[in-house]
Amino acid sequence: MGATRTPRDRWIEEGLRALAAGGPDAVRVEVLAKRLGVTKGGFYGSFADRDALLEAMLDAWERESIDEVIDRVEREGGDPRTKIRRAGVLTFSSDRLLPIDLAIRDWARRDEAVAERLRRVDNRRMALLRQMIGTFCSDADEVEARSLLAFCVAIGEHFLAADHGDRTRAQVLARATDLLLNRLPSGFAPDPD
Amino acid sequence: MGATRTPRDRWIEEGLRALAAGGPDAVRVEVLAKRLGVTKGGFYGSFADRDALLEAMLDAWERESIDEVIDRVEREGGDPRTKIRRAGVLTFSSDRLLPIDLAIRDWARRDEAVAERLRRVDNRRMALLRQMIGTFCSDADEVEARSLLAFCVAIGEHFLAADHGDRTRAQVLARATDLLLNRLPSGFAPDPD
DNA sequence: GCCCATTTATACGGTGGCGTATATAGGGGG
DNA sequence: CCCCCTATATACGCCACCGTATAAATGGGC
Repeated sequence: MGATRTPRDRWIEEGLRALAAGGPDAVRVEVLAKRLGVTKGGFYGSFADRDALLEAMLDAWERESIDEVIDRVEREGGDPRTKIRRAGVLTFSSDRLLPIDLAIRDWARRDEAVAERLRRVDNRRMALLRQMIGTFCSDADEVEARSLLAFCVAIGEHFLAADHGDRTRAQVLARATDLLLNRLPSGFAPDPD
Repeated sequence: MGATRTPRDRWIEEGLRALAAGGPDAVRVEVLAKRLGVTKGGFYGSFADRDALLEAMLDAWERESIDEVIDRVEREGGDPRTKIRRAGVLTFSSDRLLPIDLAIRDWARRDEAVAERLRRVDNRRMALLRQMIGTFCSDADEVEARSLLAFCVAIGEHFLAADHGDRTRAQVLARATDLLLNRLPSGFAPDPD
């Protein structure tokens, strides 16, 4: 029997690349085929239709972005703040996962099924953040607030186009992270009350 | 001479609605025409092609989202923190502007010309944030960091799917804002969203 | 080296969208 | 009241894409 020259995974991988680069609308069967150097003939042997590919892409992303990152962070251990940073690095600095993540976030705003998956992933990540921040902050409300802030920065950063004068984005981010993870309520003028 | 039954503005308005709901790929001439109750016949009297419409939409958005909001905030005056919050409310709570803003942010990741426009808008907003936060925080680096945090939350919030257990998103946001802008006098209401 | 199942190429019909060309209609100026 | 000018309707050719049907090729098992 002829070996699968273009197995499911290749399509999924190329699909995720297209998703990252152009959003879900850019995931076109014939375009992926051309990039893989084949025609779409074999595609419908692995997938019922285009939607089945999109589902499979989301499955793959969900698995990769939850299990892989969280497992690895837990396994490598270290200081809580270090763990947060490492989790951030693993999911948001990877040239591979980051653009996919961002594309899926936008997609989720228009597709409830995608939003549901994103919720699962984000809840796992928030749990990690809570746990880490909880080790050096006692007020539960504040832990939640700081976790949200940290998460929003990790994501929002990439949706912001503003400049920072002389400073680089990285410098400002370093300072912001410092505020969130160390001494937020310091360095401001006291309130008149 | 026959009056323009469907002037440029109607197309732009409907285009922005489609952009907000489905991203730039959802801005289809024939779809807009159907929604306006006409055919695409008249479209090419007002626009050279679909791209011209997209440009005009971005022009309209840029004008509306910079001038209108900032002018209004400056004009109404008030406490610095109040100003920040009002600016946030005006740009990010409007059912009209918010979804357009989010769609454009995602679009900007793939289109340099769009990114350039977004940069102009975001820089104006960051300037406002800096100015406001600068009135109660002396360290320039920290002003920048807090401004970035505030901006990232305002945007990132809408790209996050995580839950917060018993708390509502609005509650957590209220606490986060409180951390960022120093403790506000008790009794301030959380953002309506 | 020859089957034969399975993968892939090719060809097709259908749909939806763009932009153009031409016909129609409908309101202001005379 | 009737032009005439302009906006719109209609019809067209074109292309990209989906999903199917069928033919070709390719590689494992014997």
